[in-house]
Amino acid sequence: MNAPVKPLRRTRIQTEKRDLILNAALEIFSTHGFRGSTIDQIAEAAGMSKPNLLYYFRGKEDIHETLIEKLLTTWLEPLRELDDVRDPLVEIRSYIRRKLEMARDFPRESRLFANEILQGAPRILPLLEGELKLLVDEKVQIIRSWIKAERIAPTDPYHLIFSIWATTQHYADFDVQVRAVLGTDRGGEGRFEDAARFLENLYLDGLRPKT
Amino acid sequence: MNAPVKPLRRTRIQTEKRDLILNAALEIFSTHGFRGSTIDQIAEAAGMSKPNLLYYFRGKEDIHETLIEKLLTTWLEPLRELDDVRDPLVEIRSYIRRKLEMARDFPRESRLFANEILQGAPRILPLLEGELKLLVDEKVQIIRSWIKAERIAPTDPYHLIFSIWATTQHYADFDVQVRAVLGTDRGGEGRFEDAARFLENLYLDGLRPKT
DNA sequence: AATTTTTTTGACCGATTGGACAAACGTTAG
DNA sequence: CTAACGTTTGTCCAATCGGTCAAAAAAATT
Repeated sequence: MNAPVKPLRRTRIQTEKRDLILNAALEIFSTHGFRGSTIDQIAEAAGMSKPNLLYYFRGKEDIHETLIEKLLTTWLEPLRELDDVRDPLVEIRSYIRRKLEMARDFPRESRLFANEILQGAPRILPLLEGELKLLVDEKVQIIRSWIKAERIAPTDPYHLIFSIWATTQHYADFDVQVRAVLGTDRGGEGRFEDAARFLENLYLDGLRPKT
Repeated sequence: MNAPVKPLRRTRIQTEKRDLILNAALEIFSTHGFRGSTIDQIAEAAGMSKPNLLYYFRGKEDIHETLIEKLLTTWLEPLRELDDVRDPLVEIRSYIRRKLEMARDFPRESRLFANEILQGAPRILPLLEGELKLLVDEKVQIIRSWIKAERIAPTDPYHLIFSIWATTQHYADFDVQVRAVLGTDRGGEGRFEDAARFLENLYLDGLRPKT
């Protein structure tokens, strides 16, 4: 009967059910946003009653917060891996590939994040100005050193990173639009390979004809 | 006392108040999404009572629908203007500039659209598969002709368009994140000029060093 | 098997939501 | 001036919201 929310030790059922709830909540939150989602929806998607769900989480906010926290750790992983052990162009190409794979494999996480940012990042603004900015600033230094060494063309490192975020996450966040425009024939899973090839070409050589 | 919603002729007050409401609704919808916004919020932002607002629109859905319709006509204008009278690279550069200007001058419209797509485009999917796809297909033909004539490097026209949408709208939709990362010093209005310069370089020549 | 602990649920609550309505208030044309 | 029409608002309503609670059911412990 006692407080089940923050148990020092978790029972088997608790870990299982919490995961079940978080998965259902990710589905709902990522497609309707925070305010557009209801606890009842999440409970139904998780196959349990609302009071039962509230036995495992303090409330709607608690679920969302847990989800966002879990997301952010894995979300920035690709950028963390960007370092200067390999050739700069190979490094950037790898980063694009990894981000594109995340858009393909974790579209719900991408949309959850997009929803949060779109609405002014009310819950994670401090994190963006702190942890995220620090990480980006660090990688910007690496890119600057590449430019100084003339290993890549001179360019704005911040906007380079923004453009990679934008182009890759687009395939998760705007998936409906992408599929609608590509149509049934080209809208299959092959679109991610096409996107990877296109972005690779774009970031390496741009559009200007060689001849 | 009669139906004020679809009057054949509109009084001066009706046009004024409808505009006032639509402007307020754009502000609210674009930052909270459809379900996250309330009629009371919109009414307050428009400086009138809820029943008064409902005198001018049939309901929440009606306002949103009017907003989306009005948005789509102007939103695709830059793409419509893309033709092959000028040099392909100039044409693409102009398109990027125009889209970037729209992200700067109409961020609320961009976010309204992003919200709609993020949530699966429940209200405008037919339009995406119809009107939008037709327009894109038309422009894809132009780009293909450029490639065939070797006036731009061979590339995937669809993903080229997607990447331009993504990179430009990013500055409206993810504005909070962009500002947070750039910090107070570089986050001013100059960021749009920086972005324009970066994207121009990227799309023309890519990152590979010249030497 | 008996008991303790964890899990699940039905019923309920106050607050907020989108919207209806009639009455009051303004405006304006005759 | 006044009747007709356009505009505004206070009040109300049913539905839905997030969340509580006590009690039943199931599991785990002894």
